[in-house]
Amino acid sequence: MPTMIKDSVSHGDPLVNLPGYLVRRASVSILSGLNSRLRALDLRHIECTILQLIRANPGIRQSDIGRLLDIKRANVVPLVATLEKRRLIRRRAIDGRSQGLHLTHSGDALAVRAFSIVQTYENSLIDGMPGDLRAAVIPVLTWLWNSAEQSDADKPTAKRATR
Amino acid sequence: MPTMIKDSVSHGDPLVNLPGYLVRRASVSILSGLNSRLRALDLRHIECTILQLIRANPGIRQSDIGRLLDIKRANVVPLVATLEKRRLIRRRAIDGRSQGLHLTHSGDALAVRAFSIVQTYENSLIDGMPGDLRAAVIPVLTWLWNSAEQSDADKPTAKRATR
DNA sequence: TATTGTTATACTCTATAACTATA
DNA sequence: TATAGTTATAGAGTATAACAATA
Repeated sequence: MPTMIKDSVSHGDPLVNLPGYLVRRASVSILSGLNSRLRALDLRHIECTILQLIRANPGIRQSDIGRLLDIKRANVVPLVATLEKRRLIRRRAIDGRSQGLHLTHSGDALAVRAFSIVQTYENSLIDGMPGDLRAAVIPVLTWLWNSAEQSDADKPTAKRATR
Repeated sequence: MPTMIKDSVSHGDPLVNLPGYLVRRASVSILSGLNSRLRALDLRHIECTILQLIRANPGIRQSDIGRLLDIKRANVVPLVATLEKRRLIRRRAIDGRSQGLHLTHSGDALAVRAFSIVQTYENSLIDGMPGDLRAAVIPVLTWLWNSAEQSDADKPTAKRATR
């Protein structure tokens, strides 16, 4: 009976050198920190993202948001409904079936405050990072994202990409 | 992902230059692709990770797994139970309250096959990436992860880190 | 026919709280 | 008292399927 007690085994994570694994671990931590900070505005990260999206694209439709963020449009419904209930956004009919989304005054103000929080947080993530590494951050992440999207698009059968 | 509305509005994502946002988007895509591939072995990414962890650390306890992966030990219970039911792992008592986890023969074989899939996938993510960028992948991701963990630890009240 | 918005439902991952039995 | 394993429950986030109204 190979007794294993705390210090008899060095419990290490054998995956810490895999990019995809690191991305996932980083993502969870980063998201957690962001949500903590956005809680001051009673916003979740996804709600904040939608506000920024509408701010940058006044008149955007729910279905556009779903496509841009890779969220099924069925899941956008409750998000937009919540923001509308809080009078942060409002809908204007585009035609009989489409509704353009717009920020209200208070919605715009909140979006600005939220984006400020986001930027401060984002900056904190790369604060102190050596310049050569910092220059690689966006290119590396964009590359990884695109690679995953592409390789996923290749997949024929399996339960296809999600979000 | 350029979505267009009647050419009147160019719907763009205003966040695509933010590291944290990119990490999240990349993470979702990468995870989706990995889960697609692991489905051939009837494994989810988290189950695969646990197999690798046990393989690298025979005798590891559930609570250790939780700490290493930042998963609450309550959530490790059903994962380990499933793997045990499939005879991929087994438990050996360490003492009256602790159980060391070990791979069975079939569990080890499956872990090896799974890791092969993981490595192939991970390689595909950085395939074709320019050398200077590739060299930055692990350092950048590790930095971002550490930054988030740290800034999260600073946070006093809010709903603390998760996974 | 395809798209938009919607409802309903289910599954994964994670959190919290509480219990037990041990150390 | 603290730890290990467990149960129960809740809340995000996402998926699928189906529907009505409209383009």
